[in-house]
Amino acid sequence: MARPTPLSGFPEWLPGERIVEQHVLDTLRRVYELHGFASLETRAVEPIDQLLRKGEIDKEVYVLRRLHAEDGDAGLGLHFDLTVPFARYVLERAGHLAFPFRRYQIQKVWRGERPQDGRYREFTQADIDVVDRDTLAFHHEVDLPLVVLEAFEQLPFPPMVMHVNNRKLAEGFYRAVGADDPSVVLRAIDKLDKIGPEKVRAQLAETGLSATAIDACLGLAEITTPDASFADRVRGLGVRDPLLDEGVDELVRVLDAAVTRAPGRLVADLKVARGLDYYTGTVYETVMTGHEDLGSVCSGGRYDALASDGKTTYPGVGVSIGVSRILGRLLKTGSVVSSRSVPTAVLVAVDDEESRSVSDDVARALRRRGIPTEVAPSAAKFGKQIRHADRRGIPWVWFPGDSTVKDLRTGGQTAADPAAWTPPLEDLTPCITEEKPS
RNA sequence: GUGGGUGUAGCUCAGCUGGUAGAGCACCGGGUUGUGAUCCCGGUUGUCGCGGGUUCGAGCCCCGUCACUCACCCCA
Repeated sequence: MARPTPLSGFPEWLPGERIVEQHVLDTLRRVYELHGFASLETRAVEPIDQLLRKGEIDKEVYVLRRLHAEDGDAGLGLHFDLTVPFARYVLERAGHLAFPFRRYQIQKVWRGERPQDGRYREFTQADIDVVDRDTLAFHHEVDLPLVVLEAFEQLPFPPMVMHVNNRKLAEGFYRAVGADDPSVVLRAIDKLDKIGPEKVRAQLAETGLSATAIDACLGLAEITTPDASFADRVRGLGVRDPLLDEGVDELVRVLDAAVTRAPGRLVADLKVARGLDYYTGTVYETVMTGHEDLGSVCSGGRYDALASDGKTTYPGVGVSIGVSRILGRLLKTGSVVSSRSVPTAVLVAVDDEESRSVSDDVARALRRRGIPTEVAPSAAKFGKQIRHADRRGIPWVWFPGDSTVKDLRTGGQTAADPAAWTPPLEDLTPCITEEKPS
């Protein structure tokens, strides 16, 4: 059989890269649970009409079909994100859930788009959401971004900066200056970074917005501050509207909290739009310093009615971390590496095949005390056995003949008792480190 | 879905106006007779993406196709 080639858009990591990914996922899980979020996993498929409910109709949903199906598909598609399945789950299980309900969910999602740098067809998202019944207290919009920023601080990533805006602020402002459909303005403003102010101006002009109104909208979009001072600049534009004021107040609360709890990691950025139209309050977008070209690696926002059964609505706020997007870039550039490609902390050498059981006994004694240990695959020359460990980044090699253990980093070798010897704590698991670009 | 670029060794890539394929790294062996990484010596590595065409002759030119990749769209 000819050697298969990788499938574009369906990333698969090497063992050492997978260790990095697992470290990231473990850390996210730990921080999320530290904040009381419950873990949830939903099925991979949803009814297609549910999947298309959220946004435009042309979404690239993968449809599920039995190979021998005689009459088309089963009406099921692979989920496109984790928010829609979660909303469905909440509606289905509302009677069994306690509100406000905080959950995290780390799963693969699928999108049938053209793959590109940082864009995959199968990728991992790590979501947290808080949902409540009927009403959702505003403070969750303040708390949620701080949770993911806290997680990022514990990971070997470049600094993450979250850009935050508020839909009420934007919509109130756009309406006040005469825009009938604020979402059209929003969508145009969203392209500011990509196509520049002149083209955005031209697009807005086509919607019939007056020149002074366009100036005001572009003026608003220019505002970016690391604290609540954006509010003064918004007022300076001279636009008055109750919804605008409400949005400003909310965003001020987010920034005030961030200034003390995540300094330098969150900015008010009034051009942040977010394509999806179900957001109703705070919206978040996050860029990785030095990798701004990747786009947002973590985004979300407040939604008032993503889930509703007609009688009860479930407002929520959530953010989603693009784990694959972050890792794809950092692994490819070598910005983050694992100290080894296997979990093994100790390789026990084998003197000769007749005495392999001696090595097995040593390994067993070490494992019993929680030290990940493997036994050399063959009784090759010691040089080869050491190389076996070295290539994998295994830090220690045990020689049962004279009961010594060698530190491959220093070359030092000392006598040791399999029943008592323990490597330094930091050697027990692979070490994940951020490599500064040289 | 639309448009551009690229497919040569495990990896990164050379390959002249068409004349039957190369480098570095990696890998294997030896120097070092059972203690790695350095150094020295030696060695292996290819349906030149696939199919067709032009030609005495194609890695190179032409057509098709597939894959990868970048941009648009959209988004993690």
